[in-house]
Amino acid sequence: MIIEDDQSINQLIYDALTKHDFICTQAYSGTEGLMCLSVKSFDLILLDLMLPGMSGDKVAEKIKEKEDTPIIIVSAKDELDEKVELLNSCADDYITKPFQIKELIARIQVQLRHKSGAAQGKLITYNGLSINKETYTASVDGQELVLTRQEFKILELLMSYPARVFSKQDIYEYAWDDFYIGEDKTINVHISNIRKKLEKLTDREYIETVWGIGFKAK
Amino acid sequence: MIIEDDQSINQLIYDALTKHDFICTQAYSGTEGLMCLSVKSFDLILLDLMLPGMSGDKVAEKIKEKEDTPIIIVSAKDELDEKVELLNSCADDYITKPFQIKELIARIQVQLRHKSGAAQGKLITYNGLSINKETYTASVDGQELVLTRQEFKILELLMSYPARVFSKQDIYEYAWDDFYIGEDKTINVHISNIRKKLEKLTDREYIETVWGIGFKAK
DNA sequence: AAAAAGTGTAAAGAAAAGTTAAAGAAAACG
DNA sequence: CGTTTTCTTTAACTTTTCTTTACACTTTTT
Repeated sequence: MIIEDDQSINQLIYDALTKHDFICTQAYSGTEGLMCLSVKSFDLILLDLMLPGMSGDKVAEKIKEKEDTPIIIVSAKDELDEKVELLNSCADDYITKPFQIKELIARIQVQLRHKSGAAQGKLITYNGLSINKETYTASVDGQELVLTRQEFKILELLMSYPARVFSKQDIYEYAWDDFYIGEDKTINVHISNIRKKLEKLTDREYIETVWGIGFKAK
Repeated sequence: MIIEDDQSINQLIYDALTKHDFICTQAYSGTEGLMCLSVKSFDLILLDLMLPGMSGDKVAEKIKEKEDTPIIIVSAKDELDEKVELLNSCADDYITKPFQIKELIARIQVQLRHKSGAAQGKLITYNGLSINKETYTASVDGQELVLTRQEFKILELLMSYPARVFSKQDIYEYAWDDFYIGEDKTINVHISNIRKKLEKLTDREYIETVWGIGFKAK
């Protein structure tokens, strides 16, 4: 999420990041940003310090009260003092205007890496694929991914520990909430169906087969 | 709700109105204002024309699409042309900066009187469908929606967290205040009846089935 | 290199879940 | 206490989802 009151700067950042496959939400004030945050989670927040209404530092504080989303402060050079103080409390990094998009993306990626693996709340996001346990919806790169209940549960399990391998038994017992009784192609079929649905929306492969063991998200 | 991007003006209006016992919400952009509106309803909206992001007239249009909340345009003198046009479509009144607080309050009270019956607080509104927990009445696009108690409670639950999926168990335990004992078509029948009633008043679908999981408001 | 074990997927049939009208039961009303 | 309204149950039907099957394919083991 980009929180920046200057419309043209906001749009500039939005365009640049979108071009690099980030999915962004634009907010034009601190309170708007906080409201967005109450509706859904974000992987990272870019926060301008000079905002109408609630000031940037107050916003950062509020955000961190709620959830530990990485915050990168975007500020003008002359706000340095305030910045330093913020870094010691709420913010995770800062960048001064004007900046190179390259640098911004690098800093974003550092923060995202930090945060990965920390499955939080009702929203699991991994590699552009996100799953919302509250609304039972899923999406890839912003496009809606329609899943049936079993498909959803399987993907939910795999995504909650990416790279970890789950046996068919693990999967069965999680998604069916029942004992697993040996050989059964059911899971293979569901995996296949999930892959087919994902294929239509992205080139990236999300489910990997681990021969003789099971499956994992990647 | 005060929609005004200039912080000091927003605060000025806020302070003045608060002092006169109005309860105000501050928004600093059109999109923020619209977001507030999707969460709750307001008795009246003060709308600045010059806004970052979405322009004031566009905002007014969007508001009126949703519900008939009185809008008073707050603008600079030189935006007169646009203002006149707005008055013919979306806005209910206008006032030019700089203005006397006295005048503003007078205009507000005119609009509120127009709109009187302003039941506040226990009102949930979402997408033109509103539910009043105090009077146990509901309406769609201004038309009355007559509901029985169970229907009301079900809709109330779904509407209080739009997009969130509620299982039959959730619904049963909320609306019946009792334990849910497995398979039961009762809820389906009520959902069906609610839909049938809504159908008569609107084309829009408000209750969505999430196969195998439950239902949600959309 | 052949055999065995494991996986992928289309298609068909089975099962589960949902919708709705209508009738009977229960509750509320006057 | 009868009438009216609301709620629940039933049942026929529709839709969606799940499982099975069959066969092709891949990897591992012998």
